[in-house]
Amino acid sequence: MNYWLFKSEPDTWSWDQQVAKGEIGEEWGGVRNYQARNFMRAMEIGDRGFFYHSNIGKEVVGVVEVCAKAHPDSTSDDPRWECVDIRALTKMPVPVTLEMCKQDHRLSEMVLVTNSRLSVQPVTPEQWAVICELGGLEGY
DNA sequence: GCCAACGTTGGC
DNA sequence: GCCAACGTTGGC
Repeated sequence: MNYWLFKSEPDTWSWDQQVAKGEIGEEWGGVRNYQARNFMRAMEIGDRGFFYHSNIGKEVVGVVEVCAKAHPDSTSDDPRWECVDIRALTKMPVPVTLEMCKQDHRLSEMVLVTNSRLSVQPVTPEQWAVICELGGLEGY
């Protein structure tokens, strides 16, 4: 299983909206960046991801699961753009802020810290474990 | 609201 | 294929 991080401005699409979609989930449409798209193409059903609120909050607020492999993005007419579907699994008992990530030396290589602009990014198993620990989350 | 970092576009 | 111009993202 691989780990990822999905960024969204809560003004546009928030964790609460994601949770409201339930087990069906929702397509992660609207991504217009090749790097981010390529990561989505690499995703498998069952892969886990962090749901991160950019701009407002600037924190990891929950854990999601990939529930549909990459398919054409319904928000675009251009077949170049594809996206996966994700569904909410659980919220973080303690939101993990960007500040906390920056202060933890174990996360110094994390893409969230090194490239703040990439909206879909890979997370290593080690980084995954650290953030779960910081967020008080067990079993994910 | 500002601006640095980054990605994309398009003229040459 | 280079690179200047432009647009967007997102932290501060």
